[in-house]
Amino acid sequence: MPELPEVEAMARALWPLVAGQTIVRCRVIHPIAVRPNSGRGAANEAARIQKSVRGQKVRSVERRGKYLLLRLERGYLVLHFRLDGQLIWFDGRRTSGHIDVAFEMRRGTLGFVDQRHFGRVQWVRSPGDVPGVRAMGVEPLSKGFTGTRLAEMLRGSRRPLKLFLLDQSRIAGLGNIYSNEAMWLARLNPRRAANRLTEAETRRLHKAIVDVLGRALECCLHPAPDFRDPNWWFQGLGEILAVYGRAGEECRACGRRIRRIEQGGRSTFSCAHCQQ
DNA sequence: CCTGCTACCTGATGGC
DNA sequence: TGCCATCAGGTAGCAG
Repeated sequence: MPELPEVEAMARALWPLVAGQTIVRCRVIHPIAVRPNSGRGAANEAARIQKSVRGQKVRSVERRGKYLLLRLERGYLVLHFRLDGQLIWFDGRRTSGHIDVAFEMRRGTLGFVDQRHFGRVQWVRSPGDVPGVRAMGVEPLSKGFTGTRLAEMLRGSRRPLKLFLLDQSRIAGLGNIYSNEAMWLARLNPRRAANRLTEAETRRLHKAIVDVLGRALECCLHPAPDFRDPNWWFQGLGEILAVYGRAGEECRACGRRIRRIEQGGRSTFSCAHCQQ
């Protein structure tokens, strides 16, 4: 489930493959992958994308939150991987396996793959035409993400800290994994109300978010994503995780059991002793 | 403005 | 062993 570090690494690894390449043809193989998230009547969406993208050069590859953006000469291809979405690169025009959308270029073919069909591919004039991108909050690895900024945002929310961290309109790119990890590193209880953190706790949280994402990004870049390998996925991430997915195992700080609770319908992992 | 709930999908998992 | 039910996850949109 790619979050900010994974998508950032994908964006960097993708650029050398598609830089300046012309999309000779776009094939929407599974139209569900281009269906808008809401509303129906999207029967022609596949045709629209195929037509809009054809013949355009890729000008840059960018990331916003967990979105991957391919800036074309006209408009943007906006990809979201949700849980299991992936990219695959084929050196020729032939593809194999389950491909939802294929972008054929001179040098090869880029495939968007998501068997569960949660992920989406969209073409828009401007990134802001995608509601999730328009509403995106501050990039946590940017200069704009300061302790002061975090404090302001925390003050404006009475939600449990965990749900605050998952809110993309406040901080961009944190998902279930890194929000859990950041709270453990900052030694904060996921159920604490966001606006009840002390100054010291806020500073700890700020540092934890930046540290966790920075470390994860380093991990995602070494080794770099290899889209040519259909079985490729990020390696070594499991080893840097302290709480996520470790219910019942020992806390790396105090040795007590990591527990799993549910918040907003999803799993939260924490150490009841370390995180107050 | 803020918050909380639900639909969306399907492979993996667990119970019997 | 096979079958069925449940779960997991991020986002958008809606209701309150």
